[in-house]
Amino acid sequence: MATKAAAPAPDSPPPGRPQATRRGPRTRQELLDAAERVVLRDGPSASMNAIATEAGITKPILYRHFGDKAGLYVALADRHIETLLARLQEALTRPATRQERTRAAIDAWLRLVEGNPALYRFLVHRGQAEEPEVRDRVAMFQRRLGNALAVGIAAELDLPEDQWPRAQAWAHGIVGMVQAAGDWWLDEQPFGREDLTRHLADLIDGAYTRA
Amino acid sequence: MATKAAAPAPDSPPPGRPQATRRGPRTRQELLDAAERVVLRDGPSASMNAIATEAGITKPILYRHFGDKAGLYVALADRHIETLLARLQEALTRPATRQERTRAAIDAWLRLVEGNPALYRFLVHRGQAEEPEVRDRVAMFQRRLGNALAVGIAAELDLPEDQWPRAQAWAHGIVGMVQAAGDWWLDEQPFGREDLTRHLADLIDGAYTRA
DNA sequence: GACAGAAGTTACCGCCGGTAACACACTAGC
DNA sequence: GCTAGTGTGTTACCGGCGGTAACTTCTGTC
Repeated sequence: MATKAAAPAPDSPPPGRPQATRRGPRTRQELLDAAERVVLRDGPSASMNAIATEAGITKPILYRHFGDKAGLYVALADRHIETLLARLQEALTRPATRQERTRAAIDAWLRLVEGNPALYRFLVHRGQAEEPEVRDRVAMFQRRLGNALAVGIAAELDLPEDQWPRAQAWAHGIVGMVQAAGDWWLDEQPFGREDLTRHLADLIDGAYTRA
Repeated sequence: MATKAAAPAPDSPPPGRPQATRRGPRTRQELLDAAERVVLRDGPSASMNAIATEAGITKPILYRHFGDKAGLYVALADRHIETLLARLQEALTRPATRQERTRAAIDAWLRLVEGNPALYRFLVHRGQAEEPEVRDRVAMFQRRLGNALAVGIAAELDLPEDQWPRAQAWAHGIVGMVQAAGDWWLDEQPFGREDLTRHLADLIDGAYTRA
């Protein structure tokens, strides 16, 4: 009974949450918007106090809404991760040639990198501090992405089941490849996005061709 | 005069440091050993107090030796990064076939991943909290690695100068690829290290072959 | 109008990174 | 032998963090 309001709704809001929009002066969405503003401005080390101030409230409300800092960050990440994953899925299953699918998926990723670097760094990169919950969430996102890509590769190459581990290794490697190349490119910007897309697609196509 | 002993030796110890071993009861090396023990046990969120206790001393001594937490972590990382980088350089310039060099470099990396996962995570992965100094150091390590690999690729393929950006994109991508695949493999362990080495080398060789 | 309950506040806790100020050893010079 | 100086170590503190308890509105309902 000591922690009466400790576990009110750490993750139930997304599914149900009918009363949040009732007469509440501040919607969960508004809080997330404010949090995103601060995190994108101050980096992932933004304090809960700063976020609360930006939202025009005080700390305990944030904690009532999101449980703890990790909960807030996870909610923040989830808003974008799902849409990004959907966009990548669409690119990967688009009815087109294999090369075009590859290029479309890489381009979708790089568009996020280029369009909102701060958001990209928050979502994908290290930077979520040591919060293990958030780390796991981001790792899970990359893992899901890799697994989806592995299925696509196995289908693409018509691999027999005993070759699936190879497809998985490739898939998770390719995810990391695009990410790392995007990081480097974001810093150096030695050429346009289209060029990087083409270079990376070339690399992957080479592997496909030889497989 | 307020901070009389604030800037005694934040980074001068590595080069000179003749008096540290004079009659000092505790060597810088011993402190780093203790710090490494704690970090590898508790993760990168280990507190300075815990490290000091492990070393049998108290906090201010740590701060006199390393300046701040980032300085300690950088010193900790540097001990291993240089040797790892040298090992990779050796594999990349070894007199052998291109395939063998590729495999040797990947294998050197994966041996570290397999042999000491905690150290690997500390060195390469996210996890150094938000300390930007340490983040930069690790990023710089990967960047150096990618640049060295880019030179190797350009030489390997005899690329004209106007094609160097492509080699760079590939190099930084490949570094991320091996790292991400290694992460995934470390968690799932669906097959032996040699298999992963072979799969990744195949992917890269395919690109080479088609280039 | 009394009441349930959500929204919001102040004020606190323990811990963290980091620092100031002081105490002890040891060696050097007279 | 005594003092001065320097490096090693300590205790005790600071501001700020994440997180919580306890209290105060404010709002709508019967």
